[in-house]
Amino acid sequence: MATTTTTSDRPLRRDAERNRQRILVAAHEAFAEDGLSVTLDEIARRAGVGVGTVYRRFPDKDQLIDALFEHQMGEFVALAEECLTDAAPWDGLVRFLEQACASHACDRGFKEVALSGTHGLERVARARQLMFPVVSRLVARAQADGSLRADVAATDIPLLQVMLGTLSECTRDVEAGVWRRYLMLVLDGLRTSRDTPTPLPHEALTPEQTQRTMSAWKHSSR
Amino acid sequence: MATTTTTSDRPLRRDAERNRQRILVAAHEAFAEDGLSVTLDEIARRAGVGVGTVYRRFPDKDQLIDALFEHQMGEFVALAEECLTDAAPWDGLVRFLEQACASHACDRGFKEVALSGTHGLERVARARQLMFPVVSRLVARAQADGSLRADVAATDIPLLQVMLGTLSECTRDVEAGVWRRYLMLVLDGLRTSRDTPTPLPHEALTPEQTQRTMSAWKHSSR
DNA sequence: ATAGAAGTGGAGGCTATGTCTCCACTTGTT
DNA sequence: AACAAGTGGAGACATAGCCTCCACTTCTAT
Repeated sequence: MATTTTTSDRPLRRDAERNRQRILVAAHEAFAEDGLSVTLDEIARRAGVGVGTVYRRFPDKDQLIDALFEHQMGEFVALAEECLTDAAPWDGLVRFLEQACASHACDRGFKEVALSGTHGLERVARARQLMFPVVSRLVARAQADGSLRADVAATDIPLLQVMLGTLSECTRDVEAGVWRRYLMLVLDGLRTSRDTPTPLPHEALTPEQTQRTMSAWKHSSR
Repeated sequence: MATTTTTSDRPLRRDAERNRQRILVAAHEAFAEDGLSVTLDEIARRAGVGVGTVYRRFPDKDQLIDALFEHQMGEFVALAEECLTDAAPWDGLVRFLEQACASHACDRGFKEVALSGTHGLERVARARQLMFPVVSRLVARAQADGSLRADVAATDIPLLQVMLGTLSECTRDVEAGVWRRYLMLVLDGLRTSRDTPTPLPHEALTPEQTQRTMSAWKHSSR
């Protein structure tokens, strides 16, 4: 977190720097809980500073988002690269997908930055572009190995993440862990072959939970 | 379409009835293309009438939605029931899922009504509740048959539809048919076992298409 | 201790978007 | 022709987010 960024000329005054950190922390929390649509007013409230202070430090929301998520995106690319070195290619791919879903499930802001192309600035965009080649290699490796079906493409991966991300978002308030169940279902669809269903790692929702999930679910508006 | 509803006392004047139909048609089109979030002003514009006319005929948006989708929901329940009579239980389930996804892909409004619990009134809500038992039987039948894995539950079905619906929504402007690809992937995850991947019914997106998809994708706001 | 540079808060201006009302006017019906 | 029924669409109202402005406070260098 907390890049020391700023096109620094003079260092910030001590209290100003402290406020800057508070804003970053508050923004991260707020984005994680409510997504990138939270207002800067809300972030200011959480940080215990005035809106003016937020706007002085970050000319607009994208600057703030960029400063916040550059690091996190970088870390994630590193993780993907690490998965590339797993002994079993299939396990590497699974670990990557699991990690991605887990991050998206507990940090809506990160999910939106990683999965949507619209937000953030150059730094974040650059990190995003670093992902594709790594994912391609994860896919190719698992296919060469015979464990991943040959007819999926690297471009399927982000779309699967969108699907699973939506799911974890709309169930998060009802039963936070169910996404694992659907990830496993999808993984069983991605295997080249299997004799028996892989045990699902989470109970199905009850009908009541399902209903609560659906009625809370807000569609995107465009 | 076009229920003749209204707690009719006097029948509407001829021109008024004609306008009412126009509104219903325009609303259906608008909802299908842009989702339930279209404004009544927009619907009026499309119908070629003034907003006032819309509001006189339908006190608010939910009344309009209810009048529009009651029929469509009923039809869909009927289709589900028909799938229950397919010779092969697995095929019945697949046909149901395919139909559902197809309807959702070409009618955003219907998708939102069917999948979200928030919209419409009693009539639509009632139709929605009719679905669950039918889906339960579709699932049970395919499981009894051994084709559908034993560890999925009826409640998984609507959530899979949410996942696939999201996908078809975010790809619709880039490559309208890809949702079939992901449905098949999911289906291959739902089978009890298989030796080889079922051929996917649609090409993967190109990297460029994927990028376009992601950058157009708007997240839900809550 | 103090001057003045640096920083602050939050009311409020501005824009955008959507819902719904109102009533002078038009149209259909008998 | 008479009048009930219906109409359009400007605009009142509400909400909500972005961002500015400036009188005031706080820091820090001397």
